[in-house]
Order: sequence, then C-alpha cells, then structure tokens
Amino acid sequence: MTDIERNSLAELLFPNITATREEIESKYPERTLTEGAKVTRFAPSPTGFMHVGNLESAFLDYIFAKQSNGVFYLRLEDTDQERYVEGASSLVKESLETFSIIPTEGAFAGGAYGPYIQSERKEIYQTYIKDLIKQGLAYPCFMTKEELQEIREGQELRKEAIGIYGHYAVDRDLSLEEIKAHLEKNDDYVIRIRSNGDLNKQVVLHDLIKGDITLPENIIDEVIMKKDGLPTYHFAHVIDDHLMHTTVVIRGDEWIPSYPKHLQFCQMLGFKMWKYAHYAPLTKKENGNTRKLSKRKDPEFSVSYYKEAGIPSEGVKLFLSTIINTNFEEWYLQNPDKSYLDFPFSFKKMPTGGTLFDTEKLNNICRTYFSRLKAQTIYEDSLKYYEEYDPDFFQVMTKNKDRLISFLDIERSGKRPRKDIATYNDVKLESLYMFDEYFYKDKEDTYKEISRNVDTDILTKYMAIYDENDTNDEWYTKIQNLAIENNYAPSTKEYKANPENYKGHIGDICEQVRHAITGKKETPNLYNILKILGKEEVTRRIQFFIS
RNA sequence: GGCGAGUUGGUGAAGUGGCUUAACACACUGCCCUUUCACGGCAGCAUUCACGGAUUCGAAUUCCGUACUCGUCACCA
Repeated sequence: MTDIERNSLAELLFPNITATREEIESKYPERTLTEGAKVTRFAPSPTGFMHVGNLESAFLDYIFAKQSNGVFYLRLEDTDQERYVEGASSLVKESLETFSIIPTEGAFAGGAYGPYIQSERKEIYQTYIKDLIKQGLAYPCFMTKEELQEIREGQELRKEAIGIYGHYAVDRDLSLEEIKAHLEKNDDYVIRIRSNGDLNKQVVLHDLIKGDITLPENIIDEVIMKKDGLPTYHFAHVIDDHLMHTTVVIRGDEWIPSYPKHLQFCQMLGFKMWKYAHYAPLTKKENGNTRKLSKRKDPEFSVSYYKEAGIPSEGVKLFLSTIINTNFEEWYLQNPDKSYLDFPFSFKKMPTGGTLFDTEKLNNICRTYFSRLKAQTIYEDSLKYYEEYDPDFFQVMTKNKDRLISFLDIERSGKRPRKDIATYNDVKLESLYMFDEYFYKDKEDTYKEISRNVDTDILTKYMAIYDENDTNDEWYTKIQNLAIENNYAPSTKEYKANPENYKGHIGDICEQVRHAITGKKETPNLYNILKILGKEEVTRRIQFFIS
C-alpha cells in the first residue's frame, strides 16, 4: 500500500477521528514532581469482585507513591463490555475506602489526566490507532472466529507457536480494494499491530522485583482494537500509562509473558517506557498443592468477607506489609508506635515466589493490633461494625457504654496487655456475659462450658464475704482466708507440694467464682470483673448459679 | 508443547562464597511466672537449604543437568 492508500484507509476506518496525536499529547503534559517521586496506579477491571490480591496491588501502589511523594491514581479498565457488572465500580471505591487506601487522583477523585475510565477514552485510543494505520504499523483483520480456531488447531497439531503471525497473518497485505469490499459487506473486523518482531531475538525486562528476565521478541500481530471499537488491555495499558505519566507499573507476574508486546507497542508509538514491578501472587494451599488465589473459588479472600467478619482493616494492612517485605515484621516489633508508612518498603525485598496467605498469621497480627488500642477506641470502632452487622448488640453496647469500656480496659494498660480480641466479632464474644440481656437467657446455655464438680458451699460462703469496696489485696486476702478455713491450699505451690492434704487450691475457688459469675473458663482479671458488676449483681449471679 | 518464574522447617521467610552448627516471626511442645485462663519469660522444634554433577581451600549462596510447582500462550484483563 502506498502512503496515499494508507491515508485513505485510515480515513475510511476512522472518519470521526479528527484529532491528532500531537493534540492529545499536549493535553497530558509532563507532571511536575520532585526527583524520585513515583507515579503509580491501581487499575482494576470492574467485574464485581475485589479480593485480597487486588487489595495487595492497591496497597503497593499506595505505599510506593506515598513514600516517594508521588501520585497514586485509580483507573478503571472496563474495556470488556461482556464482563461489565452493574455497581462494580462503586464496590472498588468502597473497598478502597474501608481500607483507607485512597487514590488522590482518578476515577472518583478526578484530576488533570483523565478521563480515568477506559470506556470513555475510546477516541484517544482510536486517534493513535489511526496514526498507526497511516504509518502502516497496524491493519484491519477480517478473519472470522472459525478461521482463527482452525489456524489455532493446526498450530497445536504441528506444535508451532500459537497466534497470528508470519504467513498466518493473511489479512496483513490486503489491498485497499479488498478492504473496501469487506467494509461494504459490513464484515466485522479488528485492528492488529503489524509486528516487526523476530522470534530469535530477545528482549530483557529489567524488573524491579524479579531482576532481569530475558524473553523472546513479540512476533504476533496482536489485536489492539476489538470489533466493538474498544482497545484490548495491551494497547490501552500502553496508551494510558504513557499519557498519565506512570513511572512504575506494579502488576501481578502473570503479565510478564506479555511484556514484549508492551515494549513493542511503546517502540512503535515512540513512547519512553516506564518501569515495571511484577509481584508474585498470593496463593492458597489446597489438596497439598499451592495455587493462586481465585476470585471464583475463594470467597473467603474477598474484601467484603473481611469487613463482614470484623477483621480490622489496619490488621490486614499490617499483614500485607509483612508479606510485601518480611523484614517489616521485625522492624514493627521494634517500632510499635510507628505507622507502616514509616517503614522503608523496597521492591527488591519483595518475595519472588508465590506467598501463602496464612490466615493464622493474620489472626495473630490482629490480636497484637487490638492489644495496643485503648478501650475507648475499641469501643468506638466496634460500635461502627455492630451498627452495620448486629443491631441487637449495637443497642446493648450503646446502653452499657461505660460498663463495656471498663471491661475492655481490664489488663489493657501496662506492658503486657491481654490479647483476647482478634476481630470486632470477638468484642461481643468476649464480653457477652457482662450484659444481663445475654447472661440470663437459659441457665443450661449460660453454664454450658462448665464440666467440673461444683462446690455450692464455698460459693455461698463467698457470696457472704464479697465486698465491692475491697482493694485487690484485701479481696485476695479474703479468698485466701476462705481457702484456709475450708481446707483449700492458699497457694498453688503449697497445693502442689502436698495435694493429698487439700480439697483443692485457691485457684479452684477463683475458678468456681468465675464460672458462677461469667459462665466462662477464661476471662480477664476476676477482681475487676466483680468490681464492675458490683455486690448486688455478684450475689444475684451466684444465686442464679447454685439455685 | 513453547516461553518465563519458583523450589530453604508445619507456615511466612532471612540469607547473594567463610561472621550460618541457617536470623526473625507465626504455629506446636515443655518449663517458669501467675488468683484460673490468657499475657509475659525461658527452652525445644531444618546437622540442613528439591535432586544429581561441576567450580572452589571452602557453596543454601556460582555454573550445568534433572524433577516438581506455578504463570502464560483470547476480539479477558
């Protein structure tokens, strides 16, 4: 085709595209940023699902931009109309908000480099495609699904590389007349790149996480525009990250094999390329095998699941931080008061293999997280949670605010705080017995945890001597006396020395009281619980128990 | 099948030629502390880094081969 023919082909294909590349470029000027500032983007497809893998991706974009005083923006990659899901973009927004990973620019925040929704950028992509056609670097391809299928099967049979390249690219050299004929018949077509790659030549990806990776050049005449006029991911990615001036593309390592395509596109378009950081996916163990987390198969990894289960978003981020750089954990242990943003995250220290998503570890991190919070904070945060997920308990919390806070405050201050809470859900489970509404339900149910023999005599005596005004020491001395008078050892040590001399030891008495008062085997410090409940309530509960 | 990546304990992993008889953390086990449980403290938990070979005075760390696992080869991203 001659220059003139290519020009008329471009006009034929894109009569409505009047802008030039230069005009578009001028609307996306270089960003003015300080040296070393990173521009990152979170670019999900709104398919109606966000899982921890997506979250990790967004978190990485966020921290690296933030720590370098750069820009973190959000772009919605919705070029696949068939997978479009109603409300999916607001799910993305909400998910990021619940984890406080907020892009300062993009689909919801706006900004100077938009639009940030790919389906709204159709003309931009087509402007570049039109230009490529004029230069003879792209061409329309009218092959049908059946033809493609046939070629593919043949290639598989002959163990050749799969795809449209070389002599398989039959529409590469269609004449203008032939194309016109197709167009007149209204035949569907896509636009393919005219690949200039050589399978025997190699390109090197200088990956920020994995180091240098050598790959063969792209020889495939990749589709850059689908029959509906929208670009494919590969093309949209290159155009957008160029125009929006991304400096580091952080994405899952499943994209590594397509790097040569992206490089090729950049070269053909004359773009200066950004850097890449390909991270290993989060994996899960199943039947002894490890595999990548899947949206469809693993609902327990969905972001909404975490919210519903009451797992604190800060805990999840702390967990993600330890996955991203394992040395984070040690650092955080030494700097418990600092934010994860103070930690110098590095691409080089990221794991290169798949990382197992260990829920056990997440749990532990959350426990520690809660153990460092003030009672008041736990109260307020869980109030929000219960307002949404458990209105009954929300009512109880509101009604008994002071009591709950005093309870949560037990053994919280000091160097060795309790670690009995890992989720907002635990706040209810651990404090239920403090509230009459839940305590006096059904006696069987209240005391279902208790299996050992009950000494009603000692409980009756205890009920008589309990005084809510006693100090901790006075309280303890009273129990010791009670123990001695009733043939219990006043300390565990004495009991252990001569167990046959005693009915039990002081701990057994405490346990009896604990059971009667709370129905539980494990609680925070008993003295404090009794004090919060008060003499009257303590008496009533013991009577309830022994009656 | 082609291409690419990965392979250190129950788990996440540190480690880039001698400081490693393999850090740290989670889990597990035991002991101690303690008014029970928890918390906390101490100790134990891979003589060994997928396997085979090579280089070297010396290798988890370099090289070659094998195996296995994962990813990818769409008008999906």
